[in-house]
Amino acid sequence: MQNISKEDYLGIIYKYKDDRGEIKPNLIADKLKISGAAVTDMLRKLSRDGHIIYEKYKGVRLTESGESYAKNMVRRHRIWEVFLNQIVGMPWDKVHDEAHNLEHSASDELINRLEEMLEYPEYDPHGDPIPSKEGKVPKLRKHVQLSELKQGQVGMVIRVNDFDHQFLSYISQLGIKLMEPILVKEKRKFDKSLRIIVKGKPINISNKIAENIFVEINKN
Amino acid sequence: MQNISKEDYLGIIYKYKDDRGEIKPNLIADKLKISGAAVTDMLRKLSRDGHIIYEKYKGVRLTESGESYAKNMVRRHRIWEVFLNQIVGMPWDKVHDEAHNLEHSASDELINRLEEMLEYPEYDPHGDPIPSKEGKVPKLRKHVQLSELKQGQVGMVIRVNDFDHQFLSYISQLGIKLMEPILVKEKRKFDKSLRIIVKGKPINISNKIAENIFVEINKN
DNA sequence: TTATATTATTAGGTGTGCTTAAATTTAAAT
DNA sequence: ATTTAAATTTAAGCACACCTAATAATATAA
Repeated sequence: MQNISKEDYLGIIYKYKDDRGEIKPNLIADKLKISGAAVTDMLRKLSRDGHIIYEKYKGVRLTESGESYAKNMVRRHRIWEVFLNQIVGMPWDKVHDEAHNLEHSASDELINRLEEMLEYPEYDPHGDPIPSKEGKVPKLRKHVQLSELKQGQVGMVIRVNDFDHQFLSYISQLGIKLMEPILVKEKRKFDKSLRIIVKGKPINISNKIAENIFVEINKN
Repeated sequence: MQNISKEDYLGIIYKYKDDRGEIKPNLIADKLKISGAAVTDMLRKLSRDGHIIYEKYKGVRLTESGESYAKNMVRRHRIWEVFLNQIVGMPWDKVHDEAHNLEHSASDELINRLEEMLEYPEYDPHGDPIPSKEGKVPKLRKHVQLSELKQGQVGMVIRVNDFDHQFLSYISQLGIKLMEPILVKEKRKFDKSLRIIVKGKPINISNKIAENIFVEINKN
């Protein structure tokens, strides 16, 4: 394999597969911002190459080969993210796109060398786990969506979804970041929006925002 | 432009153009290890896009747009080389290939940030000059091929050609590196091979090797 | 359960970047 | 100056990764 596109497809399938390990073609098209027809095309090729199990009109799932390939892509991406954040000093809400440019390029040796330089990080700057060379994925601590917290509860941010650039930039501006404690001051029933306290300052956020921030619960 | 291949072509043209700024299609084909027909194809596209002046069966030269594009590619490549050598600790004879993987990926911002981290290096690990953001190219000190030295003369290595992997690996093994002084002990007329002293040790090298090592002359 | 909306696939087509083989132009050698 | 060799271009074709429009299958709702 030599192809950026195939690597992207496999990475997306890995990242967005459901609990049964399946993904719908449409979601792939969405994430890659391409037509459904292009996805059908590529699924046939990935299937031909033994990276996925695919029968038309049925769901798609990774084979063992596809899974280890995909996991390696995720690993590359996240190691670059840590590198950009820690070594280059790029803000954590900006590393995603740059890492995406880089993830297809470096040799495995360079990736391993960077990992060593970074002292084998287990999580990327958004709290997502980094698969090891051998394909082991660090466990995430028990966590819930911030939107699940009840009034008066405090949660510590341990992960945020990284698929929307604006979302990341927005919450970063609010002072939200990993390991930051958040107190839920008020929950409004009619639109499920929240009033939260971050670094002592009250902020209003929509339910949609809160759903994409994951916290470890600290009983108050 | 979004294309790796075009960037490669422009980089090659820039690096291998002759003193009149021209290059022959065949040399491009050689360097990129592709057929001549593919080169003709691409030359038409690069010409269409305004990056080169091209008339068939005539030489090829960069336009202003092509030149600045190409210079930027060379800049990217060499900054990655310095980074890999200085920050990652990769041996100077190994950085070329890895930098080639990376040169098409990073954003200009990242390249600039790396340059800053590296404190604005003027030369890459092979002694080649790094064009600045503005396109200024640092001058090389006056230098000659090692093969030009006379018996008894000493030269200090200030640049080596980086287009052959094995060549680099070989001279690196011999202890030859930038800023290393070399004494020419003996020159053999029949095959132009040289006996040189590097770090006090005598070594025999072919004329071909000596032609690709560039030194600044120190009268002995 | 049938109509409707959603999702997925096929058909046909495009630009890219390569290939080999044949034809053409230019350069070199007698 | 003519032949020969080398370099270059044309022709035809292929795999890739996408596209739009049309069709088919599946899921949802009346």
